[in-house]
Amino acid sequence: MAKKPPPQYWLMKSEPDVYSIDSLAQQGRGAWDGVRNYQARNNMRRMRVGDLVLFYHSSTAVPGVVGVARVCREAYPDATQFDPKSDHYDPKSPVDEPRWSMVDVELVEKFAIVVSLEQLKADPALSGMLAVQRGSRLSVQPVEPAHVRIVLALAGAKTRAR
DNA sequence: GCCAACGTTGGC
DNA sequence: GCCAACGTTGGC
Repeated sequence: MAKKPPPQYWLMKSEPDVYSIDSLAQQGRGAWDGVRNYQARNNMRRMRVGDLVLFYHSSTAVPGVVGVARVCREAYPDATQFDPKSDHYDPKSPVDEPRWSMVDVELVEKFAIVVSLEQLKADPALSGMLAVQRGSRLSVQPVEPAHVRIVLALAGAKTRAR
């Protein structure tokens, strides 16, 4: 029998005005649509069911990690790319080979506190984390298990990482 | 609202 | 393939 690969860890950014962790908490499960950056898309295509995601709020008063989600459906075509009424409509995307993908995630835990970007930047052990690096804009990025553990500890989270 | 740090587009 | 112009992200 094939050995199950260890879970991977990711960080996904969302503007809370558009889609917040509370939206996900209400729905329980949600489709992560609207990603229109190839690197971010490629990262989503590498996601596997069970991978954990740090949910990050961007473009808000206190940007930071607000909780944990889990991938519950692997990459499939993002329907909004074919919808002329959508903000994310992409008329150049071929219908027979959709350019943009999305995954589904489910809520694992909403933190009692926000682990702010400021906090992340202040921790020397997190200096290698993509999200804290200057000018980092990538909205879907991999996170090392060691960094995930630190973020979870800062949050006082119930969730554990490998 | 500003602007740095990108990523994308399109002329050549 | 180069690169200028333009668009977007996201902290501040």
